Amino acid sequence: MADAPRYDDSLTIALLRAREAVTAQFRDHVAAGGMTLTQWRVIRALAGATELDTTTLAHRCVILAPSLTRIIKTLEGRGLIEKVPARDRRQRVVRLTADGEAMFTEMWAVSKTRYAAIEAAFGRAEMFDLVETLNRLRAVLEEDV
Amino acid sequence: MADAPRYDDSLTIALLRAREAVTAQFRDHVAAGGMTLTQWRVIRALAGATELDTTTLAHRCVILAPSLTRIIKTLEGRGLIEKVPARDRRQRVVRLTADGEAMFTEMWAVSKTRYAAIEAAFGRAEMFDLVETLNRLRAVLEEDV
DNA sequence: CTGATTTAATTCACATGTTAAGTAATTAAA
DNA sequence: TTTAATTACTTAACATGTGAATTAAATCAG
Repeated sequence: MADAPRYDDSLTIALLRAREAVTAQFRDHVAAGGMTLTQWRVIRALAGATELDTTTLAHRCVILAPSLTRIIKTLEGRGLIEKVPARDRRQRVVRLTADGEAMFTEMWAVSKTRYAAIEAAFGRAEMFDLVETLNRLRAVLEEDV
Repeated sequence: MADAPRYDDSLTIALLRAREAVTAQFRDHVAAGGMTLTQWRVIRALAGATELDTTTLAHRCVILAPSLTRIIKTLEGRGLIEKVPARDRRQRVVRLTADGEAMFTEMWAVSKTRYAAIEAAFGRAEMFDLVETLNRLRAVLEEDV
């Protein structure tokens, strides 16, 4: 206990707080669109691809399969995404509907400005470096340790 | 959409993935102790202080009040923490029981080695810098933007 | 001192995280 | 080709995240 790092300095807490601070920059306007941040990640991932299966989507959005099952149900119910028949019938493949595309376009305009504001406040190069460092940390941890 | 950064490069996703990778290093042994990572944060915060009220605890552990209410109930039920009478009777002040201290000591021994392994794999200086950078990002975002 | 305000927790309702178990479709093996 | 193993999801059960409403206690204004 004596050799515990100051709690506020721990990597896990720092990551948690930083993420909280960043997501806070987007939460309000995403909520204003009647969406959660998690749902928004799905919409955004689909906007960059014509269609995606659940496994790929789960990986890109960092959402576990059971959560994604529920989210897809919700978004489909709202008419923002739709199923696409897949060759492999075990898979669930989805894409944005026209409404979903419209929703993305509208929300992305705002998200972009928030993102730009963060870059401006923190520094473009610093932010780039941070993302690189985070990805390197992840790569290291997923390799060995 | 055309000017969206590659999804994998976004700061929010990088933070999410990095945190996932780091917590994965601790999840198993914390689960082996019959505890969740969130509950472990509470135990750990209490181990560094004689006693704490809910508000302070929530802030240090980055847990929202409703979640902490439930967690305190759970940990108290397991005999790991106990209530302490407070001057201000609106507050709920808690501390570790002897069992809680024992649990912390035992688990911390393992956590320490995991933490050391991460430091060794990623680099001590790099890790220190990363924590500093994350805290700076948070400070910037909480100030203006 | 009394009523209005503020503060600290709790409760509620719903979304998501997390693990384990279950189901249907595909692939591999005999 | 029929069975066994794998794969892709889904469902279930419980813990936590999240915002809004509620309750109780302390503080403040008059």
